[in-house]
Amino acid sequence: MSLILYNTLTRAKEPFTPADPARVTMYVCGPTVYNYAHIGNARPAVVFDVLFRLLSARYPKVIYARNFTDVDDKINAAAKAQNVPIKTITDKFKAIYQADTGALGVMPPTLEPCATDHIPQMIAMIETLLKGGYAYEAESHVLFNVPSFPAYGRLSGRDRDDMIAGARVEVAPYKKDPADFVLWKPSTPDLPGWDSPWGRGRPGWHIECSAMIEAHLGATIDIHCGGHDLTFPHHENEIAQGTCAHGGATYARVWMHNGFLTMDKEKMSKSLGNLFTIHELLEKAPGEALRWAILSAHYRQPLEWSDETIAQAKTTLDRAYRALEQVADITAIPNVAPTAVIAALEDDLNTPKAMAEVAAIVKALNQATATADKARLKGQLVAAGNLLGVLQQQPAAWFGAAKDSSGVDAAEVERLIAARLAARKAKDFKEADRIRDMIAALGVTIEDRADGTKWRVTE
RNA sequence: GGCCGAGUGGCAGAGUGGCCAUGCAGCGGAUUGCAAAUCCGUGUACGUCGGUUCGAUUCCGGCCUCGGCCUCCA
Repeated sequence: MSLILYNTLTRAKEPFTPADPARVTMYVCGPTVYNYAHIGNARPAVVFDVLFRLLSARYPKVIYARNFTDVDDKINAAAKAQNVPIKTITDKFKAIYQADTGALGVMPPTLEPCATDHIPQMIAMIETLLKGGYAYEAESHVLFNVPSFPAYGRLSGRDRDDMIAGARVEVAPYKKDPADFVLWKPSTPDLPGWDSPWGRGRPGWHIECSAMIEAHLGATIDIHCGGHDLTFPHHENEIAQGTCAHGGATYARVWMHNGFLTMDKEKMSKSLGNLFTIHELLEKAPGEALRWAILSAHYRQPLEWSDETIAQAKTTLDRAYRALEQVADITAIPNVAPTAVIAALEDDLNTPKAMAEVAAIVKALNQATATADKARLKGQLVAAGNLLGVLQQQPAAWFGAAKDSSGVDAAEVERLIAARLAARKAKDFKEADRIRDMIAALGVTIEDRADGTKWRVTE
């Protein structure tokens, strides 16, 4: 089977063939680290983590880089407000981002380069662009001259007339062309800056990604990913810089863009304020449930986010873990994920379809009576879960975590369960039911099973 | 204004020219002392108006509505 990916550049699904199957390269635009990331920011991290897993299963070596933008006006503002160096801010939120995405089951990328570690590479790339006549210096700025790159606009599907007609930004007087963008800009003494041939300054946002890609992945990469809102201008500018700096070499062969999380149909965003941070959601729900919720829609579609979305994901995972709990003592036959799950993911990361297949395995597992069937299905379920980054915990750990975070007094519950058991043995069902009502009042649901009474926190 | 995307049952959300998504919720049944869990069954659907077709939710066109980008933005 071949892997099919939707390429924004061609607006079509295409079979994916790496330039070098022995070294597959992918890059995802990571966060600007000045604040807590919201759950919408988590979508590319989670979605392209699935892509990373899928590629890693197919190719011997996948190099996945996801950057940190650690120099930026917003970071400067935050540092100034707290009167600390920017590194204090960026170190803190880098760690938080890594911890938060880790809690969502996101595997660490192969590389997580930081912009500030690549200033010399950025300067070198800018010099190359200047030499080639693609950029110019003006009033201590260096700007990329967009008319020097005729293919500009191809990724986002807009021509120059569109861009000029739609321009909502006042054009700086030193720009030769309204569409020109900053590669390097001057810093004032109170702001972070680096010495350069054009004076003390700092890089523009777009050059960061291009320089880090060049440094770690090469002139041409296989897959470049990011949120839909980065298509223009960020990715368009990256293509312009990268292509011109490399003698016309293709910058990225495939471009993938994820859609947004929405609330009441509107984009979740900082400017609208309609957001939940990953950090606060993790206090209310397991990271795995948040991940399941994020993957429950196709990555290019919008996903309507609410407490209900999370609750449904949690309940669905409960069901899967309950099925696994029933076969906890059975050794899974080591197994590859079922063909149907792989086929769904290989069709442009159709995670909802893959999850429907997972649901089918859960049902089959619940129906199964023969041990051999259970072992086989358990292996399928865990292997499928591994591709999606879910169902890798021990069921006891999954349910145990829910108990731990609920604040329920486990000893008290156990005591009541024992009392109820005694009443049931005495056939005093009225008393048994009374005790169960007491247990229910604690927010606990109990299940009488062949192997004893189990309890869990009521949904 | 330009460019782009979307409208599916109570909710989330796949998909397809003719038959089933799936999960959550609901309803009925089995099971259970009663529950819970599980299994079985079940209802509710494809914005609107036309066109193509033996047949369209699925293809084509108009209309309506919503959203995204055009500025930092996942």
